[in-house]
Amino acid sequence: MSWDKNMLKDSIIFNGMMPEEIDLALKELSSVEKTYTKDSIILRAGDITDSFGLVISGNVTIESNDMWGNKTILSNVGEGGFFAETYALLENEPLLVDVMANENCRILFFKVGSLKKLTSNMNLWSFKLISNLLMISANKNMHLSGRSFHISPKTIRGRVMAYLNSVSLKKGSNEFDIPFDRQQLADYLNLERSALSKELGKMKKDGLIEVKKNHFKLL
Amino acid sequence: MSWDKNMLKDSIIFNGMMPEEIDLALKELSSVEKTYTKDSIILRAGDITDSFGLVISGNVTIESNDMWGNKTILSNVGEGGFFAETYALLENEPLLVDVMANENCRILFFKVGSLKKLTSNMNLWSFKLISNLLMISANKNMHLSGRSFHISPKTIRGRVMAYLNSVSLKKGSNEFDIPFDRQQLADYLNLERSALSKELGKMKKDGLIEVKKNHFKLL
DNA sequence: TTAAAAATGTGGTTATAACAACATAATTTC
DNA sequence: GAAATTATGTTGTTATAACCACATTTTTAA
Repeated sequence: MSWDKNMLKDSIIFNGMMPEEIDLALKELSSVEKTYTKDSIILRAGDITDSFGLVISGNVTIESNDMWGNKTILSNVGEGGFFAETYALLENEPLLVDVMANENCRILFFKVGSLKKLTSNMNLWSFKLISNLLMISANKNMHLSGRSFHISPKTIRGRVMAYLNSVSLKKGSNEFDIPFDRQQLADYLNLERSALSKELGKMKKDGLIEVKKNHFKLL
Repeated sequence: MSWDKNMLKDSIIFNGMMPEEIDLALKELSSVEKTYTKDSIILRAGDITDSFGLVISGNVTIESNDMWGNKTILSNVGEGGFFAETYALLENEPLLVDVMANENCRILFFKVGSLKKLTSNMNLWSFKLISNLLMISANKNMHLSGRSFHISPKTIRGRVMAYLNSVSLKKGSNEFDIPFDRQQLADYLNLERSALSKELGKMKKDGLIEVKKNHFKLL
């Protein structure tokens, strides 16, 4: 995914907008591209941001690191996905999470300024833009509640299956890659890494799954 | 909170709208009030809804009940709060949760129809309405990720403290009521009820909290 | 290609939460 | 206000996940 006008008009954020409208929006949102190397920090918990990000290439993880060194991964956002839009829209809400580059990344930032400012432009393109933001927000909502279902089982196996099933469903195949390594999957499912490894081994032996690295097959 | 025009103009959904605009919106959204008795079901998992709800009085819980009888409470929505707006906006997304009346409730339903339809009215009031929906959705987002932080600690005490601290912070006091009884708090924190009771007892003995029913005090 | 580093897996031990069964307290209802 | 019902607390046991230390595999870099 590379950033040119052609690509952007396919992004959900500019859905239904004319090329001229996209130009206007891009200017009004003073969009800037930035690049990040793997493992570098894109946004830090505590920061206040008036911009949200679109992942042009690479992928990022949204995570929380508490003062005792516990990491919780809330989600992974891949190409074409958005992050921090909630914080950008709600003024003065400090981020509760870090956004990390999980690979080398190119990020396109859109400066919302504030919804107040955005809505003060009562014109067609900003109407469309806000509608699209609403869609993005609603989708993010679904995604967030998705994780709740992955975490709710009390057993390791239950969580792993809940997660893998939902990925399988989304990809429409019983064979797929996940965007996490073992430690990250453990952090996403709120489990201890070695306990997760152990359980994955058992699940293989029980003929439930095949695993190789981050490639999974449900049987 | 009783439903009259005066009250509705203070609701976040009609924020910034003129009385005439509210009238137009109410008509276009074909709003209907319904009442529910305690413990009755308002929306059922699997249902498809094109309406979202505003809690006029009472409060509702958003919960998931899996086929093994495990209940997970995702949130409690009180007076003035909204639910199912995500599902109403995203067409044909079947609900993954049940919405239950936690007390006798009066609910005002707004029929979105679809965002497509909503956005086809390019007029001032629908512009404002969509902006407000965006705010509601962003706030719901914050709320959902809030629960993630309550669940991420691995110990019972950690979860309880994470939850109580966040309630205390929101209410601006170290003394407050929570909208859950013991079983519900356990279901919200993904814990076993008796284990939660046990830990609350220890926390009292350790001088961390005072508890009486659903009234808590942090020390 | 080898050495170093990082990721993943394995086994044993311990801490802790789930579970079950029951006691007590609080609330409802008749 | 007594009985019934529901909610909450208590105790003991068991299952399981965390934790720790280390082995093995895979990846990276020299």
